[in-house]
Amino acid sequence: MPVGTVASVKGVSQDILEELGVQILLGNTYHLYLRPGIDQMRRMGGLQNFMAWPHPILTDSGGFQVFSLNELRKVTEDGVTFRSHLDGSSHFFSPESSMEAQIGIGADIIMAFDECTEYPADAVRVRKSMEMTLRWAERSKKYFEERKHEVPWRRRQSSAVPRQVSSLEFQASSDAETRSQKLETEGSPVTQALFGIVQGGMDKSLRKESAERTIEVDFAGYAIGGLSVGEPRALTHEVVESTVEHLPADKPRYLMGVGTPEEIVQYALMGVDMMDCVLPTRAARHGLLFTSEGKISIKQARYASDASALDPNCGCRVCARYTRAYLRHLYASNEVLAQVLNTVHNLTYYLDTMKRVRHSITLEEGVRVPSVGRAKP
RNA sequence: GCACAGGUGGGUGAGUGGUUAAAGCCAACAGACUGUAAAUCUGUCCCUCCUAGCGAGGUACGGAGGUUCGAAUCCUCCCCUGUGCA
Repeated sequence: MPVGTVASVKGVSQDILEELGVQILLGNTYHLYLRPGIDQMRRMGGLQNFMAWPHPILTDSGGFQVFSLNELRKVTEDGVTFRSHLDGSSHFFSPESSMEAQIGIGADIIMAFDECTEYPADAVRVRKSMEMTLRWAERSKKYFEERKHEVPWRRRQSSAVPRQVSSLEFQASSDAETRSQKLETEGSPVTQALFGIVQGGMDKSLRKESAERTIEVDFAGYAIGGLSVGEPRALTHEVVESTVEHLPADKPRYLMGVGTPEEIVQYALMGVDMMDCVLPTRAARHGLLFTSEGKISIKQARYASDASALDPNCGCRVCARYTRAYLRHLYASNEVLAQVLNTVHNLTYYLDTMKRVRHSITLEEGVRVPSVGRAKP
């Protein structure tokens, strides 16, 4: 899932995202709540209509933002008081108000309000934090069940340019695709699914307990949160691997906030179904490009006269048309086009990586093939 | 020719007697980036040497000379640039 925090995937338009075959975007409750505001969101017919993205969207609950705003927040059992990074004004989020906001935003998938435990944290702290997230999960679920019918939006019909169906999984599921496009044309009602979030720090037994107790609350899908918060990469892998196995395989398993192309393949092989990460888009804007031949820092002087394609094995419009020398020039010149092209490429690379993973899984009829990720990247 | 103003490291531009190899910004070069307070942040950025240190030498604020324990900073002459007046 490309990340479009403020109702925009930085650097690229919705047309391009459709062309790339993006299936779902991530938006952010905290940011949209502050600007343009939930009332505005409702007036605009929900986020999909507002941002002209007639496809799935997932919103994060604001739990992580509150975590990353650590100097501007105060956490209590009831919820979190925090200050806006925009103007310093004071606000309050609770499981209930986060649900309220996410229902107002109207995304297809919304997240329970959790506390992302910081790293490092001692055992007592992790336990307390995990317990609170569990209580917040119940409150999120309760409020959601009482109020979910309040999402009144019908998704606007699909954009004029038909979505390309060239990618592997679209061919594989053309029936479902046709059906969903038909629905979109007619304006499909938005129904929301609520996902729970597993916490528990880096402690495997706490992760197990958190998973089991979150499952008891009963959500439509389950996320692994609280990772990629500064811990060593190897530890992330260990915790993911040991947590995934406690989550039901017949529901989406969503690992929040990771990773590099190599890592997302590994996580997929562990059984993770969904991931989101700012890395492809942010790195793109900072001149770091992911290719089949490894990372390329396009700002480097060595590419000044490099007439080759960014990635000879990539079929994206950027690699098909422009040289590394030109991309470097655009970056050095601070041109907006540099951000656009770099983002298009990185997203393509990520999406293609996942397409190959899905294709491999399809071929094996659900049997996981550990060799998938090792051939490439 | 006269009168003002001014010449500082790749650029711009602070600094007007001593912790100044010389602020800041830009450029250049390298690194970071993982549920986005991020078109951001960090480092390097005169030369040489080593035991690699807030180390040792050297060179440096238009040029030459001078004053001083000490000069980018003060004095003298010269060169150059801008503006105004002849």
